[in-house]
Amino acid sequence: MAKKITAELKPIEEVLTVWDVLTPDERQFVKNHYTIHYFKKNEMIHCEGDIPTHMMVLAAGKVKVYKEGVGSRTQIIRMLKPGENFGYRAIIASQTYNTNVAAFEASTVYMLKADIFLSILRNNNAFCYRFLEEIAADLGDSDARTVNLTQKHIRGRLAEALLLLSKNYGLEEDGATINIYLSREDLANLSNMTTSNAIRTLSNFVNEHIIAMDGRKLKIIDEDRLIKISKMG
Amino acid sequence: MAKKITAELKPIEEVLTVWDVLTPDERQFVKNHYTIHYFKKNEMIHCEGDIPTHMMVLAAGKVKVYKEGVGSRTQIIRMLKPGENFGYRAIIASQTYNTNVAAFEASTVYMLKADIFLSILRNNNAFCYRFLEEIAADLGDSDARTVNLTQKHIRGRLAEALLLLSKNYGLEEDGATINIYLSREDLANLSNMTTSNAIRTLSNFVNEHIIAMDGRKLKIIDEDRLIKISKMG
DNA sequence: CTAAATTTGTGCTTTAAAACATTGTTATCA
DNA sequence: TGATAACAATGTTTTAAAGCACAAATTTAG
Repeated sequence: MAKKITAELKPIEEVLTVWDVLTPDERQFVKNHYTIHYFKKNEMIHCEGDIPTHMMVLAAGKVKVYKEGVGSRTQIIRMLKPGENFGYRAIIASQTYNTNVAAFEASTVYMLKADIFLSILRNNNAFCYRFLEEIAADLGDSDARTVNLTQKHIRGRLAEALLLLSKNYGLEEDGATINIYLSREDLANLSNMTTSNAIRTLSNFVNEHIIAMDGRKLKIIDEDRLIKISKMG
Repeated sequence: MAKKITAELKPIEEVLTVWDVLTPDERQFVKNHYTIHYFKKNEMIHCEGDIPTHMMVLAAGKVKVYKEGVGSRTQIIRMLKPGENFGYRAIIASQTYNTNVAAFEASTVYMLKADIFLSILRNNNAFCYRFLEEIAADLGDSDARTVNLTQKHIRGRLAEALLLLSKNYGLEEDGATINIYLSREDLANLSNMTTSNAIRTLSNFVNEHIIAMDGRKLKIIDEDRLIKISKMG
């Protein structure tokens, strides 16, 4: 299949969801200062512990936000799709990054230097409020996720992860295949389980006709069942 | 010992940490509209699913923020001390509350109607930014907590909870006793374990001379040990 | 195009933590 | 005051999930 060409890349005014609240001056300011960065598959975008330098927007591709825990076990915290902002939490909280971000697939990122980002945040109230809204929603998600990951059983966690993926990245033309291809390991890291258990549980789901698999291609056959499993474990 | 008297209650200008960024007009506005509410021990302040009506500030006492998960198992998400704001995330995210909040001990809460809170947020950039900072820090904590609760073993989780409590509520005059008295159940709900296991693990810590117990009174004897246990589980 | 490396799939074993059961202890209150 | 309930402590059993080992399949690299 043909690789996507650069020409398809959306310009910053279409990618940046907060563009509409910027003043004409600010728009020009952003346009003059943002930079474009390309990341290859599996390349790191930033590391836990690094000092944050840029507010970032995913322009194209898919990236994972994750933490390394005990014994370098990985927990995927969030997965981003184009148009989503990241890397700004640490800037605002005056902290170092508390997560790693890496590209799942070849990705393009627009970056805006921290001081420029901060100067707009401090001058444009609507801009600031938008980020407040965004992070307020993220905090709700994070707390919900904590409880899901700690209390649900393996099947429930995996079911939830599959639903989350399909909600976040959507389905392919067939209306069933989840529009992201993850390794079993990533799926495990998303659902807080070992790779073996992710594989095993996926197989069980296939046997129960809840999903269908073809390599990394995952099809949701019986969404209701999946929802039910994710609700009670 | 004598109960604290109402006269000791700090006025809103001392409790509200964002007071300094308010304009004289806004200060008057807040003073004219905030209300004071008293909650008894164990009384609910708000419930998961409720529509948020007020931004709240804990003026006195201690409260827990928690979620009911699978099979009504409880997970304490956060514990607040005087001066901390709560109940505003749902307002900003235009959602219902996604947590329950209840008083650990007799507590006093200052409340500001949502529309008033929002009108200040939308007009005072510094005010808005302060909340952005606050919630950015909370999100970092929440993600860190997710990993701790999912990856650490029982001893590590309990050690972490004890350290968190002592950091949050401080120590009594003896320089060792944690300045909050929790039931074993609350301690378990904070550390994602069953009550039995919280009790068992506390006993083990006592036997290993890491802590000392006298009923609900918990003394940290060997903080270094506790830190080490919390780090590796 | 083969060889090495990674990823996937399965069965078996071990273990951490939950579930259960029981008893002692401390508040609560009619 | 004794009755009742809530809380704390501990031992025993069960179970979910991790850990391990190894084979098969797929990718990647030389």
